[in-house]
Amino acid sequence: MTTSTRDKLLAIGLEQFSQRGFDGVSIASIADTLGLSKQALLHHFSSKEKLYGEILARISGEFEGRVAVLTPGSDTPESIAALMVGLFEDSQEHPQQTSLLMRELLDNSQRAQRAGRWFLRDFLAGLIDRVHALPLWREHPRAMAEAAAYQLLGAVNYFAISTVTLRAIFGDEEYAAMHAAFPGQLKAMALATLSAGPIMDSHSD
Amino acid sequence: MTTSTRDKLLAIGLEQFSQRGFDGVSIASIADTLGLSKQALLHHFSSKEKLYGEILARISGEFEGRVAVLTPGSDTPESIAALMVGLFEDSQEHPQQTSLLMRELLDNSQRAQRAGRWFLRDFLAGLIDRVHALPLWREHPRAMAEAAAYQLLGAVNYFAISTVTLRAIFGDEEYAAMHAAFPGQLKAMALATLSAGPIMDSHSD
DNA sequence: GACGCTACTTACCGATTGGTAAGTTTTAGC
DNA sequence: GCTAAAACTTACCAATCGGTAAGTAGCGTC
Repeated sequence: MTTSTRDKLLAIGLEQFSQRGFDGVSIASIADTLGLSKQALLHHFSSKEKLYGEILARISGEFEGRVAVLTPGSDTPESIAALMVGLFEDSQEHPQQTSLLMRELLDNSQRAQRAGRWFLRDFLAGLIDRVHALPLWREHPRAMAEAAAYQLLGAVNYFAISTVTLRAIFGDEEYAAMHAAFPGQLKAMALATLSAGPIMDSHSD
Repeated sequence: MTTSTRDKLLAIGLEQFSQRGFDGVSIASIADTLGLSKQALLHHFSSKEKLYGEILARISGEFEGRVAVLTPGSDTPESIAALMVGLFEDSQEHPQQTSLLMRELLDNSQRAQRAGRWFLRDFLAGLIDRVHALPLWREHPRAMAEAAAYQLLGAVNYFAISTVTLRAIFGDEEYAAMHAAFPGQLKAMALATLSAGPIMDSHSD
């Protein structure tokens, strides 16, 4: 039951970084939350960047671990739709991780690129492979599968980071109804999109 | 052709805030970019928050203005699909605005709530109204339309902020192909989802 | 040509930032 | 019960932060 100070620092760091971003959080604030001095944190992690990097590494590790489990070769619109619903539930269970990864996406020209860490790469490649392997999709350019997969991913992740805003706009009750409707709608959207196959329609210009 | 210093400060502020967030940018850095002193900025905007607030206000103003123009009462799956494609093109034309609004979504428990500014509210309400007014949708709970509309919105916005990451992962060429495929796929997804109607399927638990 | 207004500047401030240096307490091994 | 490493602390630092105060340069107005 006893969690090491190091792990506590990582947990609180995730909480605060996900809410306020890298620059919005001071290491003193993280240490303070545990009743420790700033230097106690620097004893465990030699710098703020190191702490942040380790939080990020853990997230991508967990994320890839969770995704890798999910039925790696079934390949039907239904199974991929179910996978998307699984990702949605995952994003609801780990909202802080979802937020932090979204921040990385926004900041990526800087930190992620410097670190050479593309946590999305393997996951994304795997997801797209599975979409592209579907009937109707495999004979079309991979870009079609990429676009469709990324759209579904966007639907999930955008909702996941909007909890506070949607609650504020709609109220708790309506938000709960929307949240309850979400997985069913997501499944339907994925199913409809994936079983219809890619569209060669170029937009008119 | 001559842009006022004030407008230049707003433009550069948008650029920098969208890339590094509110806390990641110092007012000195914005002023420096124009070859001005930090106090020159404070002469035009009495505080950092005021500058940021004005940037945000302009964005939401422009955003609402652009959206209001778009065919306010046609109400078919096709017209709403076209609207989504329009939003996509919009997000590509104004990537900085899209990024900044995404950051606001992540930070909202703090700044937006304090400012009482919910730029999404009216836009979202309008969009949902139009989805909910569609045949097959109107007799079902509004939450269904909310979920579907927000999913489509997520697909658009998530892609819009992923440019750098996707380019890095896939390379420029493959990204271009994905980008080209996006509006067609988006239209198909919107069309399939909206014309199928809401799904009452609750997820199994 | 004194006036006032706008657009700036230099000088300065206290607070906070991430990080270093040098101790001190706690824990574990033998 | 001595030792040594691990887990902290207090003290301190230079740099940067947002913001105030007090100018100054230019520019039109009467």
